[in-house]
Amino acid sequence: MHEFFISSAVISSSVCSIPAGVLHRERCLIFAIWWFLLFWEANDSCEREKGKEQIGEKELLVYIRDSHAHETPVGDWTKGKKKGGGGGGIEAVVSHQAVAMGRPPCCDKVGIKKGPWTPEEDIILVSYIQQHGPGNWRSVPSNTGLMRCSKSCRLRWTNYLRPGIKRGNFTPHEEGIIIHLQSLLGNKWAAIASYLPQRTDNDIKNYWNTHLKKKLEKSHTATDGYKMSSGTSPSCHDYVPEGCDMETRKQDITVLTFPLPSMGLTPSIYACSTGNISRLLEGWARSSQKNTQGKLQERAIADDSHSSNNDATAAASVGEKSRDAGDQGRGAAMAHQDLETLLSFENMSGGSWEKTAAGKAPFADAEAKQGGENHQPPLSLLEKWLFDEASGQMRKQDKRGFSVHGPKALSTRKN
DNA sequence: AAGAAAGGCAACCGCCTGCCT
DNA sequence: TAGGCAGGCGGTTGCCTTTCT
Repeated sequence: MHEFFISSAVISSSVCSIPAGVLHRERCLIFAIWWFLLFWEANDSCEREKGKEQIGEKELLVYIRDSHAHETPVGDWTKGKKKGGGGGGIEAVVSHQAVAMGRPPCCDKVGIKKGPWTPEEDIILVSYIQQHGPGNWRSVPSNTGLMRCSKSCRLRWTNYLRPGIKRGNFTPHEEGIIIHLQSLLGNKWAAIASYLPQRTDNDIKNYWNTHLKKKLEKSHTATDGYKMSSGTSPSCHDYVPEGCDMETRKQDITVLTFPLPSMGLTPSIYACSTGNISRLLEGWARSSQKNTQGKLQERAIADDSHSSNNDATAAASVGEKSRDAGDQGRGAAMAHQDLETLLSFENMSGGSWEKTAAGKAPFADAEAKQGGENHQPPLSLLEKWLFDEASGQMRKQDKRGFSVHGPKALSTRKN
């Protein structure tokens, strides 16, 4: 099963390696096939393990075996940025034999792979979570064969693979939220992230440490680098992000007055994970474009008609299977939506992505409403609530009070 | 053009909390 | 009630990329 996913990753990356604009349609078709097969596989692994062979899989594997003998680069494949490449000291070698032997990974230091995740690992993890849902992380390494500790799996999911994650530059809008909340809550990144569900706490933390902190320091030293709202000394409250006027900033805060986003994950949005994977694979593939470009171009042309046939077969199969079970049906509905996205994925890089996968988050709806004439509760409500939380935290004399009792903690911690 | 420095960010580490037995 | 365990969080590290000299 894992072989299939790994192979799918390779084939999709290969397709994406074709120069944009040369074989765009072909690339999209093959990419869609890969996506459907990925989804299909996630919902039908039991039958597969009984030895049934799916139409098209064999051909795909043959294709991969013939055309891709190269190793998947170790490193930050999502950005074409290798981290820890060439060994790096902490990078353990994954032995497929060891996986096959079934040695259960645990959190001891021996046999645990560290360092950047490979596309293969990501796909394995996503496929597993598609079937079982997030949680019970301890069982993930043993059940998937991943040579990672449970924490690493959870972190990878929450920080990178989780559906709806928005990457890229922070908008002045988001900056305003972070700055304001940081001034209210301190370095409670998880709490802050709960108001920016498209961003991870790690992302926010990094952005704060690398950008916003410096900006604030800069603004404090420069006399006209900040706007004094009241009082005599500058504070985080007074900072107005570049390109964000005070009115915009008010809107930033009003976003927070919307109902707290549900951090719970539903089966339907797991499908978005594969969207993430698809997007990431694209980036990864582009990074290795130079290596495989010419060769793959020929093969993509040759496989065009063949892939189209598989496309129809796979799509039909997904449709059939999805009618059998409720959850799977919802997933298939999502699959159709995402297929449309995939088919227009020349626009995937940049803002369009945010409008597709991330746009499904409830918070995005709230943001969209902002643009209209909708009136949000007054700013003071939020701030009052936040201060109440903070004061309650102090009363409890709990060192990590907010992280425990804060919004995200309430929604994520098990009961 | 080459080396150095700074920037950026994914991932790791250690601690903490809450649940379960 | 105490101990073990799983999961969550914030701080930090390490390495690649970009910019500067």
